[in-house]
Amino acid sequence: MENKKVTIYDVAEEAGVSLATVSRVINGAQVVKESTRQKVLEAIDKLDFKPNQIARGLATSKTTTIAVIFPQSLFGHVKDMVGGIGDAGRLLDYNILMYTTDDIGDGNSIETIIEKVIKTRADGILLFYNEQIKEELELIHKYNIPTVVIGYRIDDAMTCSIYLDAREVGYSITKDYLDKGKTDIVFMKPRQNLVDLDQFVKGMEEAYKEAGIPFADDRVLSVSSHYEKNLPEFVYYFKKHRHQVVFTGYDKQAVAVVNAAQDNGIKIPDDMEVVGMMDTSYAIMCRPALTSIHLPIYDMGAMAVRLLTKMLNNEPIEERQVSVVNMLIKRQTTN
Amino acid sequence: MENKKVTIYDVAEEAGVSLATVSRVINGAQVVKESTRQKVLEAIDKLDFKPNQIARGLATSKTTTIAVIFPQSLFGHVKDMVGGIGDAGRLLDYNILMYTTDDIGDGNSIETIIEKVIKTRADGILLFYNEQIKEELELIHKYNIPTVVIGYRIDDAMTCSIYLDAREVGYSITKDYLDKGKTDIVFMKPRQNLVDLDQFVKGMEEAYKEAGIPFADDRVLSVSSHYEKNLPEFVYYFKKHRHQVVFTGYDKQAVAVVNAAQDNGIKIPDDMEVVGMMDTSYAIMCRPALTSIHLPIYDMGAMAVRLLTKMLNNEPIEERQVSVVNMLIKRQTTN
DNA sequence: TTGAAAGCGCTAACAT
DNA sequence: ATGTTAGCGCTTTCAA
Repeated sequence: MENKKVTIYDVAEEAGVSLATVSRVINGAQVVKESTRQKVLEAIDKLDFKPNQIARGLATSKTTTIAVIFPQSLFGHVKDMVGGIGDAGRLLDYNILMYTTDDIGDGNSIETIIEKVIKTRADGILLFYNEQIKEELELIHKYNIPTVVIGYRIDDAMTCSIYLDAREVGYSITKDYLDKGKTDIVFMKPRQNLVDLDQFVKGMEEAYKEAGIPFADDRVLSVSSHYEKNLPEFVYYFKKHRHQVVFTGYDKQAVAVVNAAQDNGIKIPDDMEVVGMMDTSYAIMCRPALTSIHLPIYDMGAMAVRLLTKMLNNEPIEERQVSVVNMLIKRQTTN
Repeated sequence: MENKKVTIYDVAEEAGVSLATVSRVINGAQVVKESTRQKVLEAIDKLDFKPNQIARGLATSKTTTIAVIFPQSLFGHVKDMVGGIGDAGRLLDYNILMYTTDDIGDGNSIETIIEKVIKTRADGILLFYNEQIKEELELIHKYNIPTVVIGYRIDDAMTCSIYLDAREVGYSITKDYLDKGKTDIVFMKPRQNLVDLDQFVKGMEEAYKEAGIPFADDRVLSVSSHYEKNLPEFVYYFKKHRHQVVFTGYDKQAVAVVNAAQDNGIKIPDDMEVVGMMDTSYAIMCRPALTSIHLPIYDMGAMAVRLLTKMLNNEPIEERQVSVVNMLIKRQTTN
């Protein structure tokens, strides 16, 4: 049971056939006679042969590998997506190469990362929306690598995308509140980008306009992405400000709003309603538990991989730009 | 600027040298004359040549790739580690192949996963402690692949490990409380395994024994890993039980304890102190903010990769089993 | 200091 | 249905 370096030659010899036949067997070619197939299979088993994917990659110019490039800053938001990506990769028999960006200021530019990806000859690339997405795509396009972007709608020939129609979400949730007569709504907008928060704002504006209410600039507050900063920020803010409803770009900010408001004696949800986004575990651990906009994060990861493999295999693709469903999960921070 | 398929031959031709020389240049061989080196570099630049890592891998039998196998159930705990792993991989110029296990009951057995890893010819493997770790290591050892285990001390020739000495932590934190006269301590133990919680219990026992206090079985409660389950579980529990101190195996459980205790009118920290583990963002978002045992998660990921690359390059390794430091971060759930 | 040529382990025509 | 052979794009002796 020496596992030194069993090659297709060894198997061929053991089975008394040529290496081509072995190759046919491991690739499931239909032409092989059943009896020889069995012989080969036995030899493979006996020698514990594992086909070298590197050699195969060189011969076929395909690596069955997908490169995923995460902005580390997004990692908290996308961790559940890793499950979907991993499961789909396993199911479809693709390997997932993981690259991260941010955080360390080393050779960390997108050029460097993409150069690495090119060198590995990954078949496809999975990208998350971020500030530099356009540059990234431009670089990638030079190499004609199929790409899927998560979190932002991209329309071009080499790219598919999976995204939330944030404008629609912003519009409808705002409209609901306006219809109920709650017109003092504020949006705490962190610098975050798995969801296009600018579009969300656009949607809010639209609803206001439709209701004939002017949409003042101070309905949108740019806030930190870090809870530690948010909390004091909001404690201060709610000393002077009151609102009927607060939307946030991410659950963490919603928790900070809840905690800060309570510190200022604001009763939630009676004095003020709070809506989070992404429906993370923070939502259920918060007291009162957060109402939050739920996205199918796991599925987005799985769908992205599936979509990418379709592109790689030239399978027909019905929808190149997939807008995912969302759902408002009502808990205790809203009425 | 056609990026069709530039190979080392094209570069050689462009530079007017042989492909061997080009190979020497891209591999930094010292023998090449500076003037030819420049010619080659220019040609590489002009043609935008990116060496094919697959071909190189075949020629050298090295892939500069590390396979990381995550149990998905651990993902919440290890997400920050992904940062460390990614950064270290980038710095050391290794690619990270990501495999996940769990969750879907498909071809998800460890054999299947490890077979995939073998086929990719990854140079090394990064593993997280889990219930099947021994079987996994046994399988891997057949192929002589250097491995690093995170979360559990493993002593064998092919394996290094990075772990928390949970026994010591359990001992010292328990002793501190016993010394202060707080002898009614309980441990909420989820099924979790980046930290060896059984060892933590051993440490607690030791401290009790040393203090001459019997350590009753009901000091350790096996609880769910899910907050949704924990909360009702604990709300019920604290209707009948009171303790001076509660340790937990993970911050989520600590949050559940805090919330459940407060529902039962138990004042924290005055009536009861609560200590979390892992010092996650849950700790700061909880009210009152959690005291928690902090581990250098990011560093553990980075160290693991560094350690693995040392093994791969036959660099000297001072410590094959690295015990990481920990720190009790005191917040508002303890006095 | 450079070039020629063999080989890494496989796939895919092309023959048979 | 099976075997032969020429690559895939690189590294690495061995010669020159």
